[in-house]
Amino acid sequence: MDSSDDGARGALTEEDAPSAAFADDGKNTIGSQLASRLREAIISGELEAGSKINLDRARKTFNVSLSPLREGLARLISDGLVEFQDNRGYRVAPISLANLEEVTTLREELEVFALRESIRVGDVEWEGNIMRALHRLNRTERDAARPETLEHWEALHREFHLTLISGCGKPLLLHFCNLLLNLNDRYRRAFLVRTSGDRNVGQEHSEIAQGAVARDVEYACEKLRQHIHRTGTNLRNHLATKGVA
Amino acid sequence: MDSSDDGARGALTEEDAPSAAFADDGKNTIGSQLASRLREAIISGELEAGSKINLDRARKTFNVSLSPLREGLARLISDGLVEFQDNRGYRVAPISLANLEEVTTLREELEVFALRESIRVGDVEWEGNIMRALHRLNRTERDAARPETLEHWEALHREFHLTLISGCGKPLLLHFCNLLLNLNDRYRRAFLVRTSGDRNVGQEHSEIAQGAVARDVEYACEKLRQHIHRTGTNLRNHLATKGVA
DNA sequence: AGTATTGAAATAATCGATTATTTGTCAAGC
DNA sequence: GCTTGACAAATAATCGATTATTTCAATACT
Repeated sequence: MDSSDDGARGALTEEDAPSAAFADDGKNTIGSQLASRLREAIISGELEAGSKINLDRARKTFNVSLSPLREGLARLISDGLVEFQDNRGYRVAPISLANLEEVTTLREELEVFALRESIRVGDVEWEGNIMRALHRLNRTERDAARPETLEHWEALHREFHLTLISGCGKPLLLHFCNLLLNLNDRYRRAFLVRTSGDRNVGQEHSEIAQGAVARDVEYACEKLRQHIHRTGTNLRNHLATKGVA
Repeated sequence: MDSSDDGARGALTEEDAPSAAFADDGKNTIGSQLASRLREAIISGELEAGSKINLDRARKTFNVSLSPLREGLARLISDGLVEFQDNRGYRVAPISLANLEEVTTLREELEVFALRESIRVGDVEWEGNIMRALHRLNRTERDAARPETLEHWEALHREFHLTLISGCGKPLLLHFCNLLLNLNDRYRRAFLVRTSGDRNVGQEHSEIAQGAVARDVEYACEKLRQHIHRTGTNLRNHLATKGVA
């Protein structure tokens, strides 16, 4: 199950990992590399939601054989980013208003639960990781003009949310949350160039983090829930504007 | 000491288990059929938890080529029944006390939430399906002496729990619950030959179903939560007895 | 006209063989 | 005696070719 959750991936991996003499653990096989590339391609919208994935074309595009291609695609199924049907191949998971709402609802349920558990059993290192992730996130500006900064911000944002709940000691729960975050990020990357004016997302993150390390369960959880909910509402509006059912 | 924990030293199923009609639609691919067979083999304990899956041996056992074998295994990863590591192959997901506890906890969270939603938005057909599933389950006896009745009961039991929450209208949530049920069933199949004397599981199921169709949210959800919790406690005791960490 | 049929093209699934990586063993060196 | 390194066996990953299935369009039929 965690084969797909190798922590840092995508844009994140290139950034750090300057030292590590044995850094090559995790992206060795062609199948794995393909999984990463495809994941990024789907989340970023490069591969259109709902579109069919032609194996032959993909094979040529990526210069690989069928076996690793199928291998990579199979992993994205676990991530909920690809759908599959016998004898009918693969397609990029479609997006919809209903799906966005479900993702948001489940994030409110699961991420908040995971945060509650993290506050209950997380150790000091967990606290430290939160503060670091928060700092790195708040120090990074999203500049819509330069896509690479967007990507970077997304990576840090994702990292922050995962770190928040990383202390819960429940691998399965983390897997679910990771998956939901994947799905959610796709909507944001597609529709949210900037946050609506009435929000200060940076402050929202800070409040959640403060509450977490202060072990104030109710405060932190409520702030997180609101944060997720607002993001959902925001995305829903954008989605509706674009005319997606 | 009584149960059949002979492990079967890598003896994967030779011939088709002469069990129920698995004929299915003949339009399935080899990969799909393998996924089904392997899933059953893992949940039933035929393939020992934590054991390595040797591709070459499995290939010979099932008389198939590598491609569909990998295909099938890849699907079981989504189900949380198989783990994978680059260049190091596949292994049956291990079981542990911690995992059982997490599965139980998450079932309490997710299944109960899904039931709540189902009661809120489920239609009359959903109600009907529950009553049918309940009836079929209660009409079936578990006879420890005959394994095929166990298998049948397991299928109906699973069907009942899935039907209960099938009205929620949240595909992702159902996917998670389905996955948790898979993991949970593995523990029951392995350790629970009979329920402890102080429980009347049949009545528990009936109460949950009654509450659901009566749209009594609090009653039904609380009964379900207790049902899941009791099962978890029960399994934990059996697991501890067997000396699993 | 509309529906059913058929066969070729497109696409997916599978196979057998080959290549790459890991694991286990044993001897050389310290 | 213990570690290190080289080699061989075991195992996993990948490839190119072949087989099976679906799609689609042209044709025949009612």
